Amino acid sequence: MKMSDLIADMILDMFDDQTSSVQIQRNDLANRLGCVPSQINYVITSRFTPEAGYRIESRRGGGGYILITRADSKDNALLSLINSIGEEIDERSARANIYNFNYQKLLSDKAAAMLDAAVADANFKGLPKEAANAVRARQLKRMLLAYIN
Amino acid sequence: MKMSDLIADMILDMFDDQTSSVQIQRNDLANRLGCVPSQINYVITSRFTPEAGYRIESRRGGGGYILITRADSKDNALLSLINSIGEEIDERSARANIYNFNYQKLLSDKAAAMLDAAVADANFKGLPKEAANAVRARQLKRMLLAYIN
DNA sequence: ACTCGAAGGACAAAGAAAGTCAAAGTTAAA
DNA sequence: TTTAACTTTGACTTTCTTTGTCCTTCGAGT
Repeated sequence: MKMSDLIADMILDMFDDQTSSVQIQRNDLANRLGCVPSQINYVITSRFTPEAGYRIESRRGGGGYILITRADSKDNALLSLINSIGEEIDERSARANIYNFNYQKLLSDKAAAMLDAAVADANFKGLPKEAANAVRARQLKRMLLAYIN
Repeated sequence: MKMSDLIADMILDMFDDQTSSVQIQRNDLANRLGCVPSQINYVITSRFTPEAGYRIESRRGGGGYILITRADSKDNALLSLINSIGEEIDERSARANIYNFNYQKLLSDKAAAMLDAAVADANFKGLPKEAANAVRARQLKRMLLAYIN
């Protein structure tokens, strides 16, 4: 079997139904598996990506670690919203979406307020409607992605 | 657990809801925790920074001490920064500002990431530069205001 | 004022992890 | 079979932590 798959499996196995995150020590894991440490990075960047629903945090130095967190259902709901947003979106529907997600506690109050501020029509005055709606759609998607990670 | 984190936790635990400051004795604390005294300094300079909202006072000599005070209300600082943003702002300076605010802990990581996503040039493709910069400036200000409230 | 001991401060060296990147090797696709 | 994508490796970098040594400041007694 391929080393990268081994590593990925090993990490996956550390998740159980309870925990949504796993902490590893890079050198230690590399050692146990008999690979170079940087291969752990390779696996993480190629398999445990945000698109695949994982978030990575790490710390160097003594007592350093790599923390891998998997997206919960909350994140997944947001992801599907992101995908459902088309090329353009007007203020009304943008705000409706934001309101809804906030209401369902998928977005924090603060995040919702910021999104709301961003999508406001007043920001786009002077622009043709389609242009404004296109910019708004791109921004909304990017900001939601940023929120997830 | 890491010694530095232990020390930081110990100090944090000494704060309760009432008190906004904590007094320690460096040698004494180092002794109780079994580390060298200068490690207390390390923790203080790396964790209890002004950016993180702490102020440090100390006194040497017999009966010396280190006083750690937590300060709050960073909103005013943010407000004055908002006012310094003009009618237009390009991606570079917007991001530089965001980075700065975040670095000074005036913005959370998540808020900074969302702002960053919003001001990205890629969102504005197709627009004349000045139009994009104007929209961006309005959005940035509104979003920061939303963040404060 | 002067001196001594008791704090705390500064700083640098060594150690401990993790990150980056590019070159070389493999495998899958066209 | 040629090309493009994916893996493996290793050398080098950056960040964070630990430890120690020497320096400065303070208060108390004289």
